[in-house]
Amino acid sequence: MASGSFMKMLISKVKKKGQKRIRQPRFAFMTKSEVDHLEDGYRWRKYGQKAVKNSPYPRSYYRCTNTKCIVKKRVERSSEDPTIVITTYEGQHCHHTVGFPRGGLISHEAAFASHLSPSALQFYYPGVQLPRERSLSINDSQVLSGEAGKSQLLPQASHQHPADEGLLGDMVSPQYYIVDKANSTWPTKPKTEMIAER
DNA sequence: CGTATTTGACCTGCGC
DNA sequence: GCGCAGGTCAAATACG
Repeated sequence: MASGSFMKMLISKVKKKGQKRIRQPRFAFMTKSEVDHLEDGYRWRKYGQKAVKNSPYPRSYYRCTNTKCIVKKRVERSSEDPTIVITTYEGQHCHHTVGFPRGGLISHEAAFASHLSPSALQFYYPGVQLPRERSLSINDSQVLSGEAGKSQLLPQASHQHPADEGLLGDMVSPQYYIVDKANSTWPTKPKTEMIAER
């Protein structure tokens, strides 16, 4: 009988009942990389993939494998430049990285999260220790602030002010970064761009 | 055998 | 109210 989907619907409705959608703070990184799945010290489980309207490339949805951790991550390839991968983190890790490598071989995402705001690193990557040279290699002047950096790198970022992001903006405003990851190592000339999201 | 990925169906929010 | 697009679920499948 066709009760399978019906039960699914019921369960889903019950689950959602009375729940308010809490929007998590988000960080989006534009990373120049050949591979979609970038190592960032955490283990991710893929839970979905969807084709998106403005891009011929599918968007992948990942979730942290740690059951206590509700962090989600979206990975999509730029339609403009297929070598650019847009990674969007949502939520905060409540645990340390899995097998965090000594010597500071950590992800570019975490590194950028650190330099964009000192508190942001603690916020998003509680267990991460940044190699000093790397965080220092990027000048604050290259990090565009929310008001100054209203860039038009992404079409959807040019309109729609974050009116309803007040709650988030209180903690961390959504941001985009571009990481120029040339030869699987850090760029000698870090190119950092932030664009307002939504 | 346990864990991760794939994939289609389903749900929700939003714009028209 | 309807349709579209984005996001999530979960069974099936693949892989180590």
